[in-house]
Amino acid sequence: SKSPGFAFPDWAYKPESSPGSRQIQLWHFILELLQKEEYQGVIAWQGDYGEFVIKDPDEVARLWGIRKCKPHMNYDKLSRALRYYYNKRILHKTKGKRFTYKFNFSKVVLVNYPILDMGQNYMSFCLICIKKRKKKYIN
DNA sequence: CACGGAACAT
DNA sequence: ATGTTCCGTG
Repeated sequence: SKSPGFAFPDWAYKPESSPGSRQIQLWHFILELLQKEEYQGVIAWQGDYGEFVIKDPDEVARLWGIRKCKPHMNYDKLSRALRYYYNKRILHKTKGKRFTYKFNFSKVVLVNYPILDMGQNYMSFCLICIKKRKKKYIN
């Protein structure tokens, strides 16, 4: 397979070996749910590009808790972790919209590739790339 | 709800 | 470092 020759956000390149990345990252888990149609009643892309709504906060927290073996996880705690992403420029809050956040895909793209148009394909392209990298580390 | 400080865990 | 837990503030 050929390399896309495309710069993804820094946070999309956290190698398995890097400390603090041995466990699954929350942003990765969020993308994982977003990717699966069976969770569209729980969390889904909605509104602007990169924007998603947590339709069932309790359920997302429950699933995250299962993944991390934290049975007492809840939305209060999960959302605190999401808020730490603001300064890291991974996410930001869509103000005024309840349970709505937005991935900072676009900004990174525009900074690194001013010419590149922001097609709808970028999101799926990014997800595919993350997937590929994941496989690479597993093998 | 949403925010962010602080202490703590891994 | 990346969260988890707890909590005061608006």
